[in-house]
Amino acid sequence: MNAEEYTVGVVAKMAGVSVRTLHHYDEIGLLEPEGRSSTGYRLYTGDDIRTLQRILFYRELDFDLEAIRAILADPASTDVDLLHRQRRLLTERVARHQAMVALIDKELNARTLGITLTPQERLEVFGSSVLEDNATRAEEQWSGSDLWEQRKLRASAYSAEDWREIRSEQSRIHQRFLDSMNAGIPATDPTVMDVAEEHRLHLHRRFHDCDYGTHRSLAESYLANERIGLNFDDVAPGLSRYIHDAINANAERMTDA
Amino acid sequence: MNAEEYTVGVVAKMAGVSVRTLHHYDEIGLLEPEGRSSTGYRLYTGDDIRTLQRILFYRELDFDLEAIRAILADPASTDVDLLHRQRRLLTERVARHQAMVALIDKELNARTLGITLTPQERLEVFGSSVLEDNATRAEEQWSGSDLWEQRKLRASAYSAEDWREIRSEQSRIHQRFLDSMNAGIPATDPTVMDVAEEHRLHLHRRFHDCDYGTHRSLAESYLANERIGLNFDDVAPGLSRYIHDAINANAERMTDA
DNA sequence: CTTGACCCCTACGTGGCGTGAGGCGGCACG
DNA sequence: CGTGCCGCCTCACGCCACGTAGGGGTCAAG
Repeated sequence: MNAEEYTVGVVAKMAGVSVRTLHHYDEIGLLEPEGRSSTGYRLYTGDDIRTLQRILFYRELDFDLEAIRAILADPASTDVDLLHRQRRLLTERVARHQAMVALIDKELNARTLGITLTPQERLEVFGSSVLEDNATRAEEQWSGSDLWEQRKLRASAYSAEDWREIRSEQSRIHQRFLDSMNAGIPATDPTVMDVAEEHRLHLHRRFHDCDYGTHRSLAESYLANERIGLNFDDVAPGLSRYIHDAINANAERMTDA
Repeated sequence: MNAEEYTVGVVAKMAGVSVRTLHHYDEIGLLEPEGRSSTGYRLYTGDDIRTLQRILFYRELDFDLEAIRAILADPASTDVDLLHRQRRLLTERVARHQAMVALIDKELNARTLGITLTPQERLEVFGSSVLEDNATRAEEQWSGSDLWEQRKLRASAYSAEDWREIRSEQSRIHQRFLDSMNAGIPATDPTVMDVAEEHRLHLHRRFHDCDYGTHRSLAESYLANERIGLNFDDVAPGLSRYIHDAINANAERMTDA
C-alpha cells in the first residue's frame, strides 16, 4: 500500500505540468520530492502530489511562487483576506472578459451583416469598455466590492420570513418586466421606467445603497452576463437587455430632471 | 484641432499602463509614436492611442506581442475565425475563473464556520474542479461550444413572432419555479422536478439537444454564475440554486428509472 | 546486449516588462 | 536670472517561471 512512489514523468502527466516545472519547484525548494532512488531519480509520494495540487491551485489564482511558498509554510496564512483579495481579482477579470466577449459579439454581428465597422466605431467600443475601464477600474471595482460587502451583511440578517417577502417583491417586479416585454412595450416607455425605479428602490431598501449610477452599472453587468449566454437568458432571451435599457432610461430621466 | 499630441506620461495614464511599457513597445517597434518633439520627446497622436487600445485589447486576451504585431499588420487577420477563437478562449477562461471563485467561496465558507477543511476534502475539490479540469478541459469545452453553435444557428432562424411564443413558454416555466420556491416546496418535490423536465424539453425543442447530462451542466453554470452575484440573483436570490437542485433531482429520477 | 524511453544535471535563452543611473528640457517661483 | 522639481531621454542590468539544448546514466522489453 505504500508503493505509492512516482517518478517525475508520471507526476507531470498526472498534474498536467512539464517535467521542467517539477525540476524548477525542486530547485527553488518549493516542492522537494520525499526521496530519491538509489540512482538519483526523484520519487514523489502521494503527499507530494497533494502538495503539488495545492501549488497549482494557487498558481492558477495567479499567486507567484514565493507567495505560494508562504502559504504552504504557514497554514494560517491561507487567510481570509488573501482569499478575498483573490476573489476580487478573479471577479474583476471575469467582468472584464465578459465585456470583451460582448465586444467580440458586436464585431461578429456587424461582420455577418456585412457592415464592416469603421475604425472609429470600433474604437469607441474599445475606448469605453477596455481602456476607460482600465483607467477607472480600481475605483469602480472598489465601490463594487463595497456594495457586495453591504449586501452580504444585510442579507445575512434576514430571516426566512423576510426572504419570502423579498422574493415576492422581486418576482412581482420581474414579472412586470417580462409582461411589458412580451407585450412589445419599449423599454423606454415611462411605465417600464417606473418598474425600473421600483427595482432600484427595492435594491436600495433590501440590499445596498443604490443611486442611479449604481443602478446603471448593475444593468451593465446584467448585460455583460447575458452576452455569454448564461444568466436567465435561457428563461427569457432579451430580458437582460430589456431591463438594462429600462434602467438606463429611468436613470436618465431622473438625473436630468 | 490637430493639437492632439500627447507625451508618454499622459498616454500611460490614459491607458493605465506604465511609461516603461510604452518605451518597450517603441523599442520593439510595436507602437512607435507618430513623431518626436524637437527635444526628443515621444509624441503620440490620437491614432497611436487607438492602436494602443487595440494592443491592450489583444494583450488582455493573452496574445504575445509578436502575435499582436501580426494582427495589427494584417487587417484581414482580424477575421471572423480569429474572433471566434478568441471568444472561445475568453468564455473558457470565464468559466474556469468562475469555478475558481466558487472554490474560494467554498473555502471561505468553511473557514467562517470554523471548519478547517481536511486535506482530503480540499483535494476532492481540487481533483474535480482544477486538475481533472486540466485534463479533460479541451474535450468538455468543445462539446460546450457545440451546443452554442447549435443554439445560435437555431436562434437566428426564429422570427419575432416565434420569440414572443418562446418567451411566454419560458416565462411560464420560470414563474412556476418561482412560485414553488416561494411556497416553500423543496426543489426535489416531484412537481418541481416536472417543471425541470419541461424546462429541459423546452430547451431541447427550441435551442439545442439537451439530454439529462447536458441539462445538468447547464444547471451547474447557473449556479456558478450565481456565486459571483450576477445572474438574476438580485431578482430572485436562491432561484439559481433552486432550479439547479430541481434539474439534478429530475435528471437522477429519469436516468435511474 | 541493444534499443528506446525515461531520468539526471548544467546552463543558457526568453518574454514582458521593472528598476535604477545619469543626464537634458521646461516652467513656476522667488 | 537662478533654482528647484518634475517629466522626459537613453542605456543597461534584473526578474520570474519556466523552455530548450546538450551530454550522459538507467531501466525494462525484446
